[in-house]
Amino acid sequence: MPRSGPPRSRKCAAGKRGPARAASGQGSVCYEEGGLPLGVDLQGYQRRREQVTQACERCRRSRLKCDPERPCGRCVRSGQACLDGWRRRRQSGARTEEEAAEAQSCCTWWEEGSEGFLGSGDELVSPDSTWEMYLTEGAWGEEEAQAAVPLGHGPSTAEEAWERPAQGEPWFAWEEEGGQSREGQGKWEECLRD
DNA sequence: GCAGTCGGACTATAAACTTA
DNA sequence: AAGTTTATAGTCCGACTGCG
Ligand SMILES: [Zn+2]
Ligand SMILES: [Zn+2]
Repeated sequence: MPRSGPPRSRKCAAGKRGPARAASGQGSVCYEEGGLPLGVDLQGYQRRREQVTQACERCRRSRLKCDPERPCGRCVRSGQACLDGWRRRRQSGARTEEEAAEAQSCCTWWEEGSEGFLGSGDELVSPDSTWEMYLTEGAWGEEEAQAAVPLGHGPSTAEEAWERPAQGEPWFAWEEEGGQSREGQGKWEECLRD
């Protein structure tokens, strides 16, 4: 994907960014209010917020701090199931129209009832993707592509698709009868059960 | 109090780029 | 190839609201 346009939303209140961190400590730091002034030596700088590698579904949906234990403390306290959902990772799709067109010419089936095409790398892309969509969507690899839900095997209503309920979202999650939590790739509205 | 919601600040990480 | 910068996916703080 070409790098163009401004960063999506990394601004801190003052709209300023701190000094870039060196080597393996990439990124930069918002230095407003309790942060660091420009030019400060970052040796010994302490992160103000530690993150877990993956927050559980409940914590993620409520945007609250999770912990690495499973079940996590919050789910234990509330007596609810602690589930880790499917994560969309950064994409490495086609970078140009030509590249996408070439990729799109290589079609395959990965599951009965769900057609797709191979990307320029090993990624599989859902069949209804246009090349423009392919620039930002598509499974990372076969494993994620297997998560695609064929027509008629998804949630039965919009309410059931509790994750990413907006139409057109590239993935979703729902609960099957029996409480089993499932995630799917594609658009939930196209995978509705009868 | 406590739990749920949510805007947005903050962090982690892969891709893109640069340097040696 | 290794190091650095940048874009983006993801976490979760803190303010707010509603409930019992
Ligand atoms: Zn959690
Ligand atoms: Zn949990």
